Amino acid sequence: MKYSYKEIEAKWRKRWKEWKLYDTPQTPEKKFYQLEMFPYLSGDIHIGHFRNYVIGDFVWRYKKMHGYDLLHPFGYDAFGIPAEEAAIKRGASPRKWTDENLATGTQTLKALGISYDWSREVRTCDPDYYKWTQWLFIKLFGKGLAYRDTSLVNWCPSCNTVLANEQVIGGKCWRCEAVVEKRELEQWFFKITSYAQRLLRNLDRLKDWPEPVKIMQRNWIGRSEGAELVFELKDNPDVKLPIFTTRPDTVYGVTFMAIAPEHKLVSKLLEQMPNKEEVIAYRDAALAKSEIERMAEDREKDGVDTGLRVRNPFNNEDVQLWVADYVLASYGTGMVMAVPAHDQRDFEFAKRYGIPIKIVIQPPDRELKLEEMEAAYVDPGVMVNSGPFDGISSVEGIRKVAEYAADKDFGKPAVSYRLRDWLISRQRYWGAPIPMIHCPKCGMVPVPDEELPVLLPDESKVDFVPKGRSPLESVREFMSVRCPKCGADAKRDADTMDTFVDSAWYHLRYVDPHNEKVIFSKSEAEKWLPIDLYIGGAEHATGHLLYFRFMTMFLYDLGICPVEEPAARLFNHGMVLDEQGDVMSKSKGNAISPRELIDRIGVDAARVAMLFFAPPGHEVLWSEKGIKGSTRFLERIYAEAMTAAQIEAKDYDPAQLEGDELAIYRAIHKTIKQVTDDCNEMGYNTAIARMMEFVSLYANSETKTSAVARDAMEKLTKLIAPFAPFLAEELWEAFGNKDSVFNSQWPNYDKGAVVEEAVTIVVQVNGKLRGKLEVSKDAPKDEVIAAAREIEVVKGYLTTKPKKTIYVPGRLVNFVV
RNA sequence: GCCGGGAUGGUGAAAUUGGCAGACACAAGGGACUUAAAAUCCCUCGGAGGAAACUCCGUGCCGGUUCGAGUCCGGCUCCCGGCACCA
Repeated sequence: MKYSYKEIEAKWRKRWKEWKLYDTPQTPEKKFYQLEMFPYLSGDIHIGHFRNYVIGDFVWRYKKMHGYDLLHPFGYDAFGIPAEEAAIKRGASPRKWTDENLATGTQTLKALGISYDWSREVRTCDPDYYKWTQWLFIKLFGKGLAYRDTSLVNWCPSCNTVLANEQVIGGKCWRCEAVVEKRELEQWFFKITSYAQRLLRNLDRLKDWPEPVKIMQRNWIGRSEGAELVFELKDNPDVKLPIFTTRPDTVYGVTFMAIAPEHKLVSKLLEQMPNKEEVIAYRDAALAKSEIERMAEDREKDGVDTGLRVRNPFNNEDVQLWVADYVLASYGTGMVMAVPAHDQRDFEFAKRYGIPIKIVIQPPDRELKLEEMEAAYVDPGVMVNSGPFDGISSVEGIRKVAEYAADKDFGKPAVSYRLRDWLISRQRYWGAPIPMIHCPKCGMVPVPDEELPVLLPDESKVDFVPKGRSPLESVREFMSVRCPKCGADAKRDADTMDTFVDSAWYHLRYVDPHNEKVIFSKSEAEKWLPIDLYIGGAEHATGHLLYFRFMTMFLYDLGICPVEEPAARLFNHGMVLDEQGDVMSKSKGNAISPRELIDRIGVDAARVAMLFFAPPGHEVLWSEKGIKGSTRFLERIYAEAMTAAQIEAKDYDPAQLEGDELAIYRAIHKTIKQVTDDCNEMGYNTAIARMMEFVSLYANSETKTSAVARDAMEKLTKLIAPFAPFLAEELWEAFGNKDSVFNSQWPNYDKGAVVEEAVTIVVQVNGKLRGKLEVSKDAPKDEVIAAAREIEVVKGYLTTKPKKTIYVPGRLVNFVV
């Protein structure tokens, strides 16, 4: 009998559709929300997507056979720059280009038979969807969490748009890898920092998230505890210089202050600076440098003295105020108190410019001497030269100094985060327009809810070529609008939103994707949330996965979303690489197209190969040769199962079985146990190995004509179903079943059949293997040891009485001589 | 520099958490079938020695704990990711 995957796959694709197998139940009793990260397509889906969706599809099928009611939706992240780039390069329309890609992708996914409920599909570029993205913006604005501010922002000179902090990877643009510049621009931000503490704290509750992702998020949020201390300008005490430090205990060691060159105060104080000219020159030079240049590791720190003096409120000492670009404008207050003795950066700076160094912490075990210091002493110790704090441990001092400052009204304990607010406006066309109106009288006014969505103007009217300002700005009929408040002539906001805003809430829309009245109904959300298993690549750890937690939390606070955290469990699958271990990509020409695989080897063989090559969390080296093994395996199953299906089904008594029949019976039950255990742990590669072993054993047994054999192969059909669904349905039908195999129950195993009655005991002498012993599973200890002693090889070593005999029941005997 | 993860045959990987290292595959070699090839089936397959029985060595390196270590502890090396002047 020939296994013809093409016919079988076509047949079951059609049947599943007729059966509406993937429809989402309306009233789930045992709910499971399975979600894979939706894709951004700039062509067909690729092999990496295929892996992600096969894992998700496996979970759907496996859970389905365990009686779960599943939500398994799909959609597309469809706004974004590549669509515009295609438009510019080929004159295609961004929407048409996008639609074509999505049509291709959808066709492939349907051919693959992935278990998506397509009736719930969402596309972020559809007005029905981005209407709610805009609505969300307005809600955030209403709560003061969307704000506009002028600041130094990341600018990609190649994409001609600003970028969020999370989109700058090592100083380069995440998309095009151009070196990112800094520009002072007025932009829209989401105040994700006001959720920093919750985003951090909740990580402890996410028990089923991978630890590395949580660690990355913790580091990204970067909470530091310390104090804010307020210094004053010596000649003008009204000018306050607040700083953040994690080491208030070192405040008596301050010998200078440093401020970031781009800090607003630098320009403000310029007129008062004795060294005004040098400061201007230094500032302008610093601003001209790229982030990469400024942060180069081997670069010597430099700066310029302003000539101004700053008073330390603790000891009333006056120190120099320097402008130095090792100080970050965007962290803390943009200025630092410099303690060269106890901070390595300050130490290097002070050494270079001959600024005094003052020791205020002494190590517990030795005495620091100024002339011997080659690096800052940063560890804890005892406070010295610190006025009332002398003799206190530095650890205690951190708290005491902060409290003292609070008491005297020149500081307070403070917490600072590394996380920056999320810059979400983009100077590009293909995104959701920011639903705000700039009125000369009323200022910024949100578009009223009933006027949403603010539609993207027709692309025929837009010149997409990026010029550093939003293309929408030149579309007059889009821009000019009446103020909803006062009716005056006003202008729309011309920017569009970062696509990460679109993808920060799509998981919520899936629960109620066609609702026209609200973003999603609470009752639907309560049915399905949270996501039970979210599968995607680890590269989203500090981008999407942070944003989607933030947005879920925000909607929870609004009382719309029933859960504070979006996903109960997160799973990161590994990448798919070619046989040499290189990343597959179109440009390298080493990419494998899923569509081509469907054609050449069939969906089932491709799935089994993908799941067999490596555990899902590992990277996979896609092996064209390795595919053979899975094809052979499926052909063998097909041949054996089709033959077994001809046997008449009959009840049998397992207790009466013997010989080959008993062997098959025991083997299939053992296989059920192992495959089930492996699948529960996502050990798909070993689950397949266990089934391969069973098939070998089965194929080699003499009697394959009994009801036992038939029953075993029918059970194997269920085991293989989540791996090779098309094949399984075909076999399931051959066994005389009328309904889908996925509506059948996952098999249970006979516990009695799984226990081996004979076990192999390993016999060791001094921990080295010297022999083996077959004994009954409940042979008494003495008997086993006696038998072990009788093994010829072992005898040779036991010339004297063993010092000690280790006995592990069912495992081993170890004689120590 | 800091924080993660990893290193097991020619290759992808297994190893019930301290108990037979290399399951299951791929590749390779040999054989059967065939006019021939493909497909299929069978055998060998970590290294060294040995006709064989069997022995020695072997999970990145060095040391330790233990009757027994791929697994635990201490110290390294290399690879891969993340962060990177965060005061």
